[in-house]
Amino acid sequence: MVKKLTDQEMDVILEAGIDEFALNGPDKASMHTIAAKAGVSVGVLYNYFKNKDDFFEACLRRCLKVLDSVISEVLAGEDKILVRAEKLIRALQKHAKEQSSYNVLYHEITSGSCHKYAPVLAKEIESISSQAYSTFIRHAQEDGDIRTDADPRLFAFFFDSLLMMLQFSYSCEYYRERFKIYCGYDVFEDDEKVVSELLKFLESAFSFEQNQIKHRAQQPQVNTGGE
Amino acid sequence: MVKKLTDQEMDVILEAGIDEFALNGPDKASMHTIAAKAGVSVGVLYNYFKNKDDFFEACLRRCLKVLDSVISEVLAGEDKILVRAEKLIRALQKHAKEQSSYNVLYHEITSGSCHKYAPVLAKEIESISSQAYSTFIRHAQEDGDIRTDADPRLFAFFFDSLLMMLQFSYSCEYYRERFKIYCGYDVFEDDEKVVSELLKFLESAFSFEQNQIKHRAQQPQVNTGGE
Amino acid sequence: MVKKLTDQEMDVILEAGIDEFALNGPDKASMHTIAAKAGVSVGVLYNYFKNKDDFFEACLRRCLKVLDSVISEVLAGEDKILVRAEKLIRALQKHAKEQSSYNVLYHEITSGSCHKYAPVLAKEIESISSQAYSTFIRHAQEDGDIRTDADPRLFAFFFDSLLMMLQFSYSCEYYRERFKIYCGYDVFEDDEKVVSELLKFLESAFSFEQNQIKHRAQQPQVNTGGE
Amino acid sequence: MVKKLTDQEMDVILEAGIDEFALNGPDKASMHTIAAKAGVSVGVLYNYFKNKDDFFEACLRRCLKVLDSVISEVLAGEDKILVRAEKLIRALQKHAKEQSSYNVLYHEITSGSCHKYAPVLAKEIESISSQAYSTFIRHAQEDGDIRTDADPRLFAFFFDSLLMMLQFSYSCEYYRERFKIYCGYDVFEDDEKVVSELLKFLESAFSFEQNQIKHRAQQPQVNTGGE
DNA sequence: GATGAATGAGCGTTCATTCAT
DNA sequence: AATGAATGAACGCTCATTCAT
Repeated sequence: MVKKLTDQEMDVILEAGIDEFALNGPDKASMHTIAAKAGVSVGVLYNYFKNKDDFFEACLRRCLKVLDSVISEVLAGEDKILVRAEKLIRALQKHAKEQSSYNVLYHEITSGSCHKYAPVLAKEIESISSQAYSTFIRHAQEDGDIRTDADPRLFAFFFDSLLMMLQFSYSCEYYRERFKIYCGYDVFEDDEKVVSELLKFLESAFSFEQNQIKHRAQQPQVNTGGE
Repeated sequence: MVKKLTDQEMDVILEAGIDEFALNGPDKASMHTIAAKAGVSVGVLYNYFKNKDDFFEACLRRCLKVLDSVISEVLAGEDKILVRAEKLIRALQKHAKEQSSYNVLYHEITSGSCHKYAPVLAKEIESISSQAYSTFIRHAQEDGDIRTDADPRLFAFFFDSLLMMLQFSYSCEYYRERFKIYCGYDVFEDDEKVVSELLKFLESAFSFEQNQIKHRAQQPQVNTGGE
Repeated sequence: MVKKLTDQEMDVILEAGIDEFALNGPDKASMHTIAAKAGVSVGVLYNYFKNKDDFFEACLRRCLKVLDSVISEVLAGEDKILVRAEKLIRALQKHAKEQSSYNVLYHEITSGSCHKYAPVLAKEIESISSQAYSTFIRHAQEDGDIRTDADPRLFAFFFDSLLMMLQFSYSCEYYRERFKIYCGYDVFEDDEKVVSELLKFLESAFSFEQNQIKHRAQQPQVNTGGE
Repeated sequence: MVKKLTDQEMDVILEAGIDEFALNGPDKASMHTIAAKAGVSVGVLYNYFKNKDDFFEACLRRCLKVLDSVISEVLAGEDKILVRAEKLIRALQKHAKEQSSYNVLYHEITSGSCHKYAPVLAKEIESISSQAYSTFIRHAQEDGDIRTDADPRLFAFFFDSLLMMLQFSYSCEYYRERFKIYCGYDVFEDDEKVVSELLKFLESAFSFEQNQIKHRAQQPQVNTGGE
């Protein structure tokens, strides 16, 4: 596997792959079509990639790198947890609109037909965000910003789950329909509402429970009992 | 299309289909393999189903019927919202363990390769739960059990999103890995922890915000439904 | 191969076969369709016929028997050769219109795909007419009705060739088109013209050549010089 | 559809197709068998032809082009009608012997199983000869070479019918058997006899009827001579 | 004897992969 | 190194034939 193609040419090829894989799925996608889209011969694909699977993986990695950079950028700052959440949501909205194929491909690897890659890719993809989320949740707990009785890792998991589903709602046909059925309007129609409601949901989920508040406030006299 | 196969034999065929479709995805799954798994000849498949697509749809519907009954059973009762949530979580845990293929197939249709069915299936599948969830959230609001400043439909959407992701974590390889990465242990290892943490997350998300509480506390006599 | 079906029932089956074989050709014709058309189960076909080929042969024989009877009837009389020719032409016209499937099937066996049957069927089918035609040509020669310098067998062959092509023009799509192209109108449009022109052609073909006439008439005084 | 195969290699493929289609008919003929006969893989067939039908058509056209050139060559000259007839007969004899498959395929399209092509092909194939024959018959009439009371188009039709049947007798199994039955010997055995008898038949069929002769003789002053 | 569901060989066709140019 | 025509395994699907009922 020698390298003669410029990075630019390789970009064209990978983009063509991402496009075709997102459009038709990894199985129905055709190497000929991809080559044609990229303006190269099939031979080139096989000079640079062992086979279709290998090429698919390369396309995948490219998507993930981009997705990763989107998240990393947001997490770089030193914001409070809810600001972070808002930034993440807005970043995913933007990215999902501009490059939905990347998200479609991301979703593709979660499907059973990719069980070959599942473990290895999961590790590569999810490690960064999982660590980041757990960490900033723990920090927020330490800073007294959010409830302290939560398992940071599981809460990070829930947090990411909500973001993923939102992401898919913006880029995958099925999830977009699902959103419409649940909410009555297209997810693209009212970005702000999505942002505000999700933040409301998260803020509350992360906030001190009333009995915790009691504790904290050291005001045992006020009975704020849940029901 | 005549019926000679007993229901039992047809079950075997559909299960073989579900298994194979879950394992390889709708495209790579082979009708020959399915027939072999079911212990019948390919011809039988084509005596009872128009073509591969038609058969896939039949497998799908079987899965969805089961999933639906799982949810419907839980929703039949008159429980409070968090009891319902707990029952749902436990039901999905149980079902996901016993019949993971069903969930895998459900996940399959969310992938791009099924975009043929996406809109129609989404409607069929998600309508029931979306309506049920929205409705019991609204009722809970009216009963003063949960916050009143939430959009019931979006909150239903978030609620379902969390359940779906959990479901997939129990049944789809990728999501299971993801859970492990986020939480540090296999999702099957500690069902109770999952239940309790998710309930904690949900309870809090649904509960009155502190400022709402304050508000409420100042006007205990006022019925705070709807704001 | 036992016989339980009444002749009538068998007739229905054979007619269904003839219809389907004529419509789709022996290869594309389906045993199931034939059974359905005949209102019986496929099993019946295989109780009475070894296989598709065997059944096709039976259909064929039925057609040929009918075609044969049409010709035999005409040849039964003691007419002069041209009267016979006219009667034959008219009989074929009538038959071709009424039961074109029979002719289509007859044509089918002349095609290469039936080379299995060719020799045996040719003998069965063509023997009768060939002998009949040769014989009445020879008799006509002996009676001084037609030229004596013709080989009766070859002339019988030419005679039959013209009739066959006419027959096919009435019943086979391709030949019907061909007729239209040659003559400018549909063969069904002007039966009389066809009859009269073919008779003109035949009469002349069979008639004494001019030099024969000279010879026979021994009337050298008449100037018959062609050129 | 690019061209990498040399004309020679393509010839081999088409010949293999013609051979197989002639042997088994368009339906039973197998693309795999054809590929094997041609010494190429099935894939090649599908690189150069859309599908089986398309390939069959290509084989057909090849046959027709050759047949056409055989006839065109003969008709190019300025011969008298009977000389033309003789040349045609001899050309068809020669061609039928050398490339019988071509004729078999020609015959194939006349059969019902090709009714898809029938009208379009009929036009393509028969137009040329039909016009040529009609025209030279009309010219022969104007030149006083043949009878003037004949419809040139119908007579052209009869003329072609006789040639076609002869052609098929040389190349199609069934018709060859039929010839044997009618004439008592194989058509290949005595080409000369076939030529002379058919010419005798045609000459006479085209010649002035006796009553026309009489007529003509009574009006010697009228210049009816061609030359 | 009649049935028609089950069978499975074999079809037309596709497309990932190879390799001579 | 790039090409893209050739390859052929493997697919979805059909249908003549069988045989348990």
